[in-house]
Amino acid sequence: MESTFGIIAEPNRRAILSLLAFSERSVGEIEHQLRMPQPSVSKHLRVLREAGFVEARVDAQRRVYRIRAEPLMEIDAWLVPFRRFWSAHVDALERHLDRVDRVRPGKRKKR
Amino acid sequence: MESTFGIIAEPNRRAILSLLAFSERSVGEIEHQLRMPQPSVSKHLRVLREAGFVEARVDAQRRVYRIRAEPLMEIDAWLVPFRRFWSAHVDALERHLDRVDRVRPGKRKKR
DNA sequence: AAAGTAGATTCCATTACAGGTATATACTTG
DNA sequence: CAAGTATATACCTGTAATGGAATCTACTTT
Repeated sequence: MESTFGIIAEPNRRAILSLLAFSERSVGEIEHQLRMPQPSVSKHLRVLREAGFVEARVDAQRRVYRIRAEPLMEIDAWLVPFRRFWSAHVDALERHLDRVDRVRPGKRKKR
Repeated sequence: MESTFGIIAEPNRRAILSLLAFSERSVGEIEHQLRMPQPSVSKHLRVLREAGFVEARVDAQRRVYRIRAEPLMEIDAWLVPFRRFWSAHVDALERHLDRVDRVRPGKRKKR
């Protein structure tokens, strides 16, 4: 059930990936930089590893994790058919990000 | 909670979006083309709408849904830092830098 | 106005998943 | 070998999200 897209639905996992995008890191480094409990880091890394987003290199007692491209490419590929909706006007993202940062104004979901 | 990324974790929702990438469609059209129960389609469309992925145009008793670009752009933007892992101009040097270019406070000694 | 059509909403049951805590494993150093 | 460090795993629990079925609302046609 955990598809490629399901994996990156989790904010802490995205944070880990974004951190690893800069450079590879050990579990402890991730733990400190993201300030999350070690078991949590290990569990997320396991999920990411089993889904192919990262791979680990063993260095004594530590494991150094790094990005693997393939699953991210899959997401990128899924996005392709949608690019035509914005390749024209790039600045709409800023407007969108502004909107979601505010507390959502009710879109008449309740009455 | 349901972030932009959480929304597209659901396979049926991705199917709906991919369908709408071709052209706008009514609920009934989505229902038949994807062969899913109508309440399910409506519920997913609601989630997509509230997250800004789609918007609806009213046409008598039917509602015609179409793609909105912004949330998809947000995903595309998140992917940017990872592109270097697979784009053509990534060469051996860049991969090498991934390993060594960290200048961190070294709190451990070398082996 | 009654019947028909399109879509939305509610309720319910199930399940999957993330967080927390405790513990286990593996390697290293004194 | 004992102690310490780094990471992984197991267990438990609460929550949130999904699917199904029934029902409701709105618009249209005759």
